[in-house]
Amino acid sequence: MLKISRKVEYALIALRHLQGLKKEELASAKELANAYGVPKELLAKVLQRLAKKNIIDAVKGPHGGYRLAIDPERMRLTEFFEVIEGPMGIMDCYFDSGCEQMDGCTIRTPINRINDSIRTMFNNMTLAEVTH
Amino acid sequence: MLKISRKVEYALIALRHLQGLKKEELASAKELANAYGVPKELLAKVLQRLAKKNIIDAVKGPHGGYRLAIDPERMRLTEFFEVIEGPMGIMDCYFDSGCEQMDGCTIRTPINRINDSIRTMFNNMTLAEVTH
DNA sequence: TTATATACGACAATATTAGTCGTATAATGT
DNA sequence: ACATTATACGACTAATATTGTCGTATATAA
Repeated sequence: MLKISRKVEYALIALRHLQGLKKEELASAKELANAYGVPKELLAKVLQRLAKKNIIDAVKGPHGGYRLAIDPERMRLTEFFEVIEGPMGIMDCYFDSGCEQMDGCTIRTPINRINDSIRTMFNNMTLAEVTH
Repeated sequence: MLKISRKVEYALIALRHLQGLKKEELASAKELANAYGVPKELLAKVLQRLAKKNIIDAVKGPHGGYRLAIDPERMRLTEFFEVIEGPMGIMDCYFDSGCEQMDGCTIRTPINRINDSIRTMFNNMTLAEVTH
């Protein structure tokens, strides 16, 4: 309960690494995977996702790799998490309305308050606070 | 990611119900399960856990059931969650030290900050805020 | 002593997450 | 041109966690 996923974990590790590089310097999925002992293919997927969302730049070909494309100070954690994991909610009924209990459900309002609290919290934290 | 479990959900629904009862009045697992359309056996387990931790009182036998044993205003959400789910942490390395990356891990400190933020948040919320 | 309720452990089903693999595409250097 | 290396991406499998079920024991009221 309330765990962050490996994907997010790997993304944070990778971004932290990228942030430590010199301007224009690149790091490949392979390098990163080896450096931190994480599965290359999975990390690659995460990086591709970040690249697609323009959080990092991707450079193809030999000596290619990734480099930071945004200022981590300017990216909220909510946004970042949702790039990787999709919409974030403490309960599914927060978005999809497939729940049959909708009417009878007595805890939806308070649950939503918790939800909002968590979102507010992550909205007030930037990526930089994690990648340092 | 960052979802609360069904167990917690059921517990909250049940507690909210119990809170609405008159003093000394009981509600059984069966009643609650029927009323809210949740699986009886699972709900029963959750209730048993809450009873064991003296959050609710259990009365055996015919016309038995459960009743609130604590003041929801006085129970922190962290404590409540952990009664049902065990220790709460955004990442496993927060408690168990089985992770081999421990040394090389570059995001542990920031992750722990996030963790603490979440804990602080739930520490400042009481059960009553959810059960109303 | 029968019916009903909690208590609890073992088990099974399901869903989610994590990880792998194959193939395509792009760029680099020879 | 072509071999090499890297990203891109979808399909698939494996592992794990969650959710739900079942059987049985115990307590209690009528």
